[in-house]
Amino acid sequence: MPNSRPTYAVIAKAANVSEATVSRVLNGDDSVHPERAKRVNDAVEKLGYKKNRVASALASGRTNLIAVVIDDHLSVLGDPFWGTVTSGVSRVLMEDGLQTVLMVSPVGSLEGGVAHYLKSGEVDGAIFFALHSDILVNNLKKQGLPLVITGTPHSSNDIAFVDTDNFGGGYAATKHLVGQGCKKIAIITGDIGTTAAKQRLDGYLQVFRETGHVPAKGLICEGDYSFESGKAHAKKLLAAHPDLDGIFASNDLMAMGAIAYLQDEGIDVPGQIKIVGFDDSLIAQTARPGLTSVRQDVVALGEAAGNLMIAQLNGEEVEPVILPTELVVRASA
Amino acid sequence: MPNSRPTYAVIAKAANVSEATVSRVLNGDDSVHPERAKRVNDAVEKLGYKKNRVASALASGRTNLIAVVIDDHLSVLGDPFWGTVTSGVSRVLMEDGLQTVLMVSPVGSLEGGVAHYLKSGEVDGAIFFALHSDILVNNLKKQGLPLVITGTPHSSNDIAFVDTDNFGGGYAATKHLVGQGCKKIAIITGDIGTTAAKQRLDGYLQVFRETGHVPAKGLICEGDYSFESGKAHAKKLLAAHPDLDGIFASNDLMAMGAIAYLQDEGIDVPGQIKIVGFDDSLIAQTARPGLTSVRQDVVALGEAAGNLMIAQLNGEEVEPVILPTELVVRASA
DNA sequence: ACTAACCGCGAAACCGCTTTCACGGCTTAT
DNA sequence: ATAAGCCGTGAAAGCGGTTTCGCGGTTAGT
Repeated sequence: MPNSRPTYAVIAKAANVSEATVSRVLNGDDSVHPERAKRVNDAVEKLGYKKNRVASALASGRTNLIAVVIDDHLSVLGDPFWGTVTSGVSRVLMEDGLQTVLMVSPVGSLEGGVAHYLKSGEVDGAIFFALHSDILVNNLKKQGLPLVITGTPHSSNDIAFVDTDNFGGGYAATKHLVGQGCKKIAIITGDIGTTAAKQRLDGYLQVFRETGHVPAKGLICEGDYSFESGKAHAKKLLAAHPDLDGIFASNDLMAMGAIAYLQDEGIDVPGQIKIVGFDDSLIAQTARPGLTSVRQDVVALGEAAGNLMIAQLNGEEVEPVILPTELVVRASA
Repeated sequence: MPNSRPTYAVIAKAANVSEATVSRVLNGDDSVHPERAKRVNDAVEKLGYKKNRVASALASGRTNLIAVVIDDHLSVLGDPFWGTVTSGVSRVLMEDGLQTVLMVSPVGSLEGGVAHYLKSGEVDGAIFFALHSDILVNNLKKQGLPLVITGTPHSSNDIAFVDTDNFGGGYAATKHLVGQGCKKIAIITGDIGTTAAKQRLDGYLQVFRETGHVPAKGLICEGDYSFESGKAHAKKLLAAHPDLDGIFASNDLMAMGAIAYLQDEGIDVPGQIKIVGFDDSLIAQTARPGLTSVRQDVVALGEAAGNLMIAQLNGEEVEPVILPTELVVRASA
């Protein structure tokens, strides 16, 4: 068996020190005499030693594993958004010697595989995506597990989270439509069970609060982030408000659905109705007409989540991170 | 410290058996007397025992961790394709008590973090995505690490892999264009360094082999799977071949790029030029005109990869899995 | 000069589970 | 009846690190 890797015993012998000293050197304990430390490092180098993370984890109680938990009501990872966030997280963690353990699973209850896994101390921390309920999270928090939530949590607990400035994005999108001369602007929100959808809606409403106008009730409709729902709501809106001249959709897919319906009806976009989406996804960039959309920096979101986790592991106090958005103006509005 | 979990010692005492027996029961060794086994199970139940996977891993040498390695030249996970595959993999593995460790990193060399991690036995197996070179894989294979590749490997080694029937898909797409009356059909391939691109091209060529016609050299252009490259190649093609009437693009994004260019030039799709994409992605479904595309079952791909891994861990001999494609006809061709 | 605090370092316990080994009690073959 | 073979089981030796504890030797304080 030539692939049996060396252990502390071997290194210790080669460097003529004790295993304890090897451990100290390898863990950056500076109380070791430089000369002996060098002997250890040389031996490590020469023998190609690599620490066994499992043994290390058992002895120290630190696994160097961070869970990324995706509440998969349906294939969230298929959404490029979450995939990108995940890849950002993973990259940041890896730089710190941490590995990302992916858990794609319907979560929510306090029981079941995922919950159990997280509670049993086999990961050093957990990052939650697309959270539908805070209950598991709060429970874990109580157990002292470092946690980061991607997206704003529902309850105002003191859990670290990162999010896009959804309010600001919604505000900017709506303001832009107003600036383009739109007089009657509807919003197609996302699943209102998500805080992001609520915040974007709130941004939309803020514009009207400022001007004193209140949008007619029927101008606010709740979609579910799908293409079809964008289409359906556009139809409904147009039937009820023939003089509609602007739509802010809470994501690009719904915006595209709306455009699809309007084009089918022979209505000119942006001539008659202007449309703004959210995400600045590939679909917005490649659509014709190009879709004006609120860009969020998805990679940065993932990196922020990873960094927040690392900070917590280092015992630092952390603040929520809210990333700015940027309105990308294209042909649709 | 109320969250200190019980250990074998506690269970053993409660069930009045030895730790060895506890271990046997928990690992499904049927040589334990049913009555004692029941005592153990009862104790486990009552005390809410959950095995410490880390300790278990150290003692047994099995980590129950499977790496998913993504050769990230640029944010592959942002492609919904790989995200979906990953989620399929993860789900299948989880059902077998295996966790997915994500490693998003530029790979290739035999050195570096990822390679080292994989070689040091800290995962029980590895599944590779979007592989650019077989060299690391072959090396790992030699070390006896169970491996699965998603996509056809370049060298014809005997490593387990899963893939879509790219050849069949390319053939079907091209054949469809012929069936629609196209006389001059170009192909925009993907990055020809990928086997998938090669196979799709080969399917395209096969159609001509059968009819005896050979497509003009200039009709085959190598893209890079991006929207821009689709646009650029459409322009080039049209300049060189004004009588072009069909394009098969190796993915939907390039197909959309091509359509974008053609529409900008006032060329009717599908009236003057018909277009077929590959993937049947969201973008194909929501585009206008709807994009005819070759669908591959991405979730199934992930599940197949996961199952192949599990089979190998069980010591079974495995065969490559090739999943069928299906042509989804929409308005563009 | 004498005690006290300190410093670098090794011995050994320990993390929690797995697995080998051997033993007592039985059954089966001779 | 005796040797040989099985079976279910517990004791104990790991797996490969980490960490506590205490020792011998300095350095500092009075």
